[in-house]
Amino acid sequence: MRLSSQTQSLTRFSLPSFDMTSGSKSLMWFRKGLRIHDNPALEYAAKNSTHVYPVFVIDPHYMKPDPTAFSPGSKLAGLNRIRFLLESLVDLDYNLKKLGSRLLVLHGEPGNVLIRCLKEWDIKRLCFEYDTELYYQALDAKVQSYALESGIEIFSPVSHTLFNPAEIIQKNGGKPPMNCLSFSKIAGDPHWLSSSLSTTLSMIPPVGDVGNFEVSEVPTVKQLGYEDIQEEEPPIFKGGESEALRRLRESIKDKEWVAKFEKPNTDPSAFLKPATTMLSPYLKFGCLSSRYFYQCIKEIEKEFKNHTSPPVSLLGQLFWRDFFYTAGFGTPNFDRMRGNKICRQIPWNNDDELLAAWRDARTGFPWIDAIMVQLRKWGWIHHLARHSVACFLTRGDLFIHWEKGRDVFERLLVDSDWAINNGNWLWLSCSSFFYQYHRIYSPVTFGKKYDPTGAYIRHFLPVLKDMPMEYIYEPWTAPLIIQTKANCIIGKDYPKPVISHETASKECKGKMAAAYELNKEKNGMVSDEDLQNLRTRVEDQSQVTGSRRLKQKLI
DNA sequence: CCGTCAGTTGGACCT
DNA sequence: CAGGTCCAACTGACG
Repeated sequence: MRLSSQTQSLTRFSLPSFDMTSGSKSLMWFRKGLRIHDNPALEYAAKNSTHVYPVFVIDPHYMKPDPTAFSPGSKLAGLNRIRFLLESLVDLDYNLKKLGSRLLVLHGEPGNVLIRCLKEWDIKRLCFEYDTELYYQALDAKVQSYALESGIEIFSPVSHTLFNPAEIIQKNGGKPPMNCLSFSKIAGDPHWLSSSLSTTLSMIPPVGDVGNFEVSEVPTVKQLGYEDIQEEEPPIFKGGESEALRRLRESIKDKEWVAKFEKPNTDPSAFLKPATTMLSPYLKFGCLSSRYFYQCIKEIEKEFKNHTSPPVSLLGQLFWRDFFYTAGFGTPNFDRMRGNKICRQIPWNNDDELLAAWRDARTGFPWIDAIMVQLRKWGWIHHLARHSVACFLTRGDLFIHWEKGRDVFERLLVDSDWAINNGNWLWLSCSSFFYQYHRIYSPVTFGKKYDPTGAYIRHFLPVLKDMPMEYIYEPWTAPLIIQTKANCIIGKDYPKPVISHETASKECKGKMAAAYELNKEKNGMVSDEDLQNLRTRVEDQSQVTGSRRLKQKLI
């Protein structure tokens, strides 16, 4: 199958005519997009080249063990995700070998390594998937500038997302759409919808001479310097395209389930038979093409007259992904509060002990703690469980800066995705997109709504198995003997909640209302001094200034 | 007469 | 579910 010409027109660079006579070496640079199916960059590299060098560069900064981190892993990534990435690379190598090629694993700073490759291997054409993420924007600019001045052709198609974020922003008058509905209206149907995506490649030209480059196999976790960690249970995700496609087939087997899917009705506490597809880690690394996933769902929806639709349907989930990618691409300082125009400026607390309690699953709320236990164990939690713990941290009882919570997620989640993670933290901390700060999603509310039997909590904290319901949702009422038992088994202090919901709610309301005023006044851009003033003003409860409307209501 | 600005209103938004 | 916030569209005073 051929990709449509439209897909290829997505490249940001003009394509010089190709000289077949001199022999042509292409370099396929893998970063995300760790797959063979629907991989326009790889397909383009394979076309008319005499040799293709499929390269992945392992950045020690990302992969090297960091013993000072709060969980096993590197400075930037938890071990779960590192392992997932390595497995994905092994699978990619395997799939490339079936097509007569192989994966060349190199080590070092990716930009420098790439430029050395282009030079030493006399590469004429560089292919890689376009990436909207800040990190890759900077990295790619460096590599591209070398390639351009050396006359190397660059092919960099958008294939990680359904739509091209830049195009969406342009269609929307230069700004990313700020809600899901307007996003889908502007996006419309993806242009490749009716064309057939390339799902198979018959062969890839052989790898050329690698000279005196040190090319390695995909390293094991152990070779990277990680101790063999005794796992009670095997990791729940196995990385790689093969596993991704297997899971995709598995989860869309029940066609009615696909057609009737409604995200808000899925149960975050379902763990034996998960309530969602759990394909997010595969989409994150591009082991699974979101466009191929889209087409599969679309096919099934055709068979049902009244299937669900975005934003709650399964397709809707892919729209949310693109929505956040677009917002992240079009918003300067998207991953920070300061200097971020769409982010409400709030004088967050800076209590490292409270943050650590949340991060280490010892808040005293079993629902919250059970979720955090799972996050550390599996590296994955249900979307609604993410809501619970994010709302808890930023608004419920702790009121800690969303950037801190974001950092913990970014490290621990196998599917941690820069745009989606930051977008959701902005959302749930009421800093952007959504602003109903008064609606405190307390662990009590969430526990009751989503886990009426307490099964989820009991599964992850087995000590609670025989505990009466009220002790699960209100642990501070538990008799000392049960508390002690829980402490012994979990090995942590199981404290009383720090602040009652009522107090937290009031405090939250005061801060958010003050932040609203400040944001209006300063048009979203505030100085450190402004924040400091706001903080002192808010902390002095007697002088809390509510919003104008709030004041009017009081009068 | 018209353009500007400040203030009001009502509908849409909500993973 | 309900309701705080946002954003168009509107209103009206002013020069």
